Amino acid sequence: MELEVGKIEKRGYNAQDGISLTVDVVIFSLRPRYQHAWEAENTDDRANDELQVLLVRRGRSPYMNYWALPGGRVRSDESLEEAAARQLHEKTSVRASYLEQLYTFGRKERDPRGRTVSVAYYALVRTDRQQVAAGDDISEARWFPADELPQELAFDHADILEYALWRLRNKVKYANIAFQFLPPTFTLTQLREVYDKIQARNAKKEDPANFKRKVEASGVIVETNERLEGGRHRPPRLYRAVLPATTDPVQRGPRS
Amino acid sequence: MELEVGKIEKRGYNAQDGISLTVDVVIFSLRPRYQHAWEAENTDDRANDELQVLLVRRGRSPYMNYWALPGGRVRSDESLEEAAARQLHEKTSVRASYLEQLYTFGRKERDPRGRTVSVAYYALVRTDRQQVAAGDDISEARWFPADELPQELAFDHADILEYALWRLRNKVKYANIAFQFLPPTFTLTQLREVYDKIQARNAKKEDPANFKRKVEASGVIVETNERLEGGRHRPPRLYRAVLPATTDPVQRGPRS
DNA sequence: TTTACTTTTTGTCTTATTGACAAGAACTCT
DNA sequence: AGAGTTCTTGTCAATAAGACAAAAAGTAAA
Repeated sequence: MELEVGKIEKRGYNAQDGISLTVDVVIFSLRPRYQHAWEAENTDDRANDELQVLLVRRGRSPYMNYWALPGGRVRSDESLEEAAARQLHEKTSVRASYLEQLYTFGRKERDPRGRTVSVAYYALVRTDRQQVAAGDDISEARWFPADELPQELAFDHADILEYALWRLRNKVKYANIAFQFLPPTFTLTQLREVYDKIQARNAKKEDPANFKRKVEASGVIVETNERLEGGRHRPPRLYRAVLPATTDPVQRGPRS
Repeated sequence: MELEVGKIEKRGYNAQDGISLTVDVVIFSLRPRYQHAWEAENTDDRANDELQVLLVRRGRSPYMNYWALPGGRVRSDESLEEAAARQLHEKTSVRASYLEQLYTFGRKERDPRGRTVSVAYYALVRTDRQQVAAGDDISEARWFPADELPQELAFDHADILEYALWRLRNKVKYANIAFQFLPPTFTLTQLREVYDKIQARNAKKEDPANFKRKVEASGVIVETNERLEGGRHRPPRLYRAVLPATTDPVQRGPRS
């Protein structure tokens, strides 16, 4: 049952009564560990890639100078998903290849300024070489390795981040989202390394032989006739992802 | 990043700008198919039980006389989970044995009266014999079999219900929530029938022998020394659920 | 051209999990 | 005591996952 307009008008609708609605986005990317300026040019070497998360440093109280997730208010003329995509685009100037709602956080005391409920999303983006712009309320933006996050984050963002990481690592095992980090065609070794890098660093790595059979049997990829050129050794076959046929109603249905 | 108070005051915070926040709760129970008044007394016969959902009939426009999920506005002094529990208690006068956040629905046009975002929960409750009370905005409340829901529901509640059913049916396969429908001690046959009844009616039933081994090996239940008295045949052993040790951060962590 | 080397791909074996189905054990009721 | 029903154990086949070896296919250097 929805809000009754009559009641609102009677009670008055002011800041004391209202609940602010925001989105926060956990932006994941596979990026090289140490990226220096002189090697920023398109080295297609993905060996140093690791799972990283984009955080912004707050320029205002509360939690001044704390690292936080990118996010902001939901405008009344945009859907939740549009709000999340907007936050993502403002911060990274790339489109997400994958965007999924995570959870809605609504503890009473989560924002000292007043009642705020945040719908959290997580996004997978392909590596971008662009620099992130800072605004008046953000003094800095930085990618952090998923294994080396700041000790303390603003608000309850540590909880959000922990959950996003847990969800991503679980979901990659049974759903077909790993290729969202890769170009349209890719080799099995690339895909396997994405799997490995999403898991914790000390997790056991996938066996190349078993991985090939498993992912081919699942039908999520289809082989092409091309092979990767220019390698130093036996050229591997290139594969293409087939659009995932999920049974999850909120993933396939009309966005909500 | 959270709402900045300064901006609010500058822009003004009125009904046009604000977004209303509601919760809607999908309340599941295992109830007898046709419950007549003269057999409402405590027959412990669960043979006729089936999965049902509580819906309320709207007494107001929009969607007057449509069936809808119980729900309402989130008050600013309660968390999301508290709001969901309150809705549940107001409608059923029972406590949920299980309550989990489902998804947040925020399509722009989902409420014709204005921008409304709804955090959906689903709840599992043990069968209650109590009658549900109607209010001024609700003309009626009724339990519907999960397989025979009304064709059209108010707002986007059909989407919410479809997703809740999908999630419940999936989750019961790998998580340990089926016993939430049962008393503290129960037999394996009772637990197995809960599994069967949660799945669609034409789904294949669990094999008693395999079910016993599977659930015992998973360690989610522990056997007691008691047996069920008063049966007509060989008395089965009673089991007790062991508290689920989930790895899901939002299920074990501090409620958000 | 041959050799060394690396990576991809195939092969084989073991182990664990699941499902189908039969049969025994335990209790109640007649 | 015997019939009937339910609970419980046993067995076997099918499938999936994991460990490990080895062959195949290319590059680079001698």
